[in-house]
Amino acid sequence: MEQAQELFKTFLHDHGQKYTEERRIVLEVIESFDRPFEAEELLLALRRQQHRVSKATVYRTLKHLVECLLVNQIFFGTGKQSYYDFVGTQRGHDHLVDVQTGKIIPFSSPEIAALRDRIAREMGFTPVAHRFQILGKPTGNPREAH
Amino acid sequence: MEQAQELFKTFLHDHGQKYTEERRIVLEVIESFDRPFEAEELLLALRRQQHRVSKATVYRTLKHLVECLLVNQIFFGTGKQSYYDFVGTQRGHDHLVDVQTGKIIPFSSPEIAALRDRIAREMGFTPVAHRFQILGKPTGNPREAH
DNA sequence: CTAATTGCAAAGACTTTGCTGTGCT
DNA sequence: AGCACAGCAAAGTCTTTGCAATTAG
Repeated sequence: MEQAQELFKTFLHDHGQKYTEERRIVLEVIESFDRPFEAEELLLALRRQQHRVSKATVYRTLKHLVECLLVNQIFFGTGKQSYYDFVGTQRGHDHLVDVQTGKIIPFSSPEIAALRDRIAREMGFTPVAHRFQILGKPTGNPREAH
Repeated sequence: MEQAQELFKTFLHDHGQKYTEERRIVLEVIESFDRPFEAEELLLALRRQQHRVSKATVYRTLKHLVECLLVNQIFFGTGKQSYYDFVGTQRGHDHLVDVQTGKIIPFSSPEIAALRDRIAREMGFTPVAHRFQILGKPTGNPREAH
């Protein structure tokens, strides 16, 4: 069994909850995403793969995954829905948001992580996660359309 | 007239929009907040000061303020609503979120701003704003309640 | 003057919840 | 048996929008 599944199973068990087939499938599909996704995308991906998991279960499972830190819940403000980001992947989990198109570009910055740890410690906290977004416009396009 | 009001007025004018009394009042009240606030809080503060501004106008005005970068819209995920942060204040605009209580503590980090500028440039973007949140739990309270 | 704005209530988008029947353990 | 679950549809929360009257420039 993969590491993320193991972690999830243990987390659920420790909280008196069950590692059900639906939850396993949801995490499995999430692991296949290579960028932040919306709840609706996840639901569609499940359906495409012939898995019958209800919307309610998807939302409930996402909540559990966020709690156990396997998934980071992010709000970009490009719509009103949440995005979810599977933390197990190798790619970056910080994001640049193109304010002109709403496109989200993940990147990685070890400096951010180091800064996060230092700042949290200085403020008397133990860091659990962070969210870092840069809003920007493509250089060379400095003019705004009125 | 204060600087923020000037900026707002100019922004509105440049976009063929009007600097109305309602918009002036909304910005005025926003300037009095010393931490991120919700739309509802703003509405209540307006009412408390005997100002009759509708909810629709509050939301519409917030949207304009966000567009002209006087206000940063932030999503903490502690509820499903947006928070708004007036950028004109001196205090920090990065935030530490206590995951145990949901409390939001602003802080300031020049390094984050520098990092933001460098990363955006390297990726071919001009930074417009950023959002940085650290989720953490108070040190010395490492144990989670089950 | 006349396009932009306001307030209100209704509509909308996304998420959560109550309930009923199932399934682990 | 006994608690946790899944699915469904209804309810909820926050935000946006249509419309008629009003106002800034």
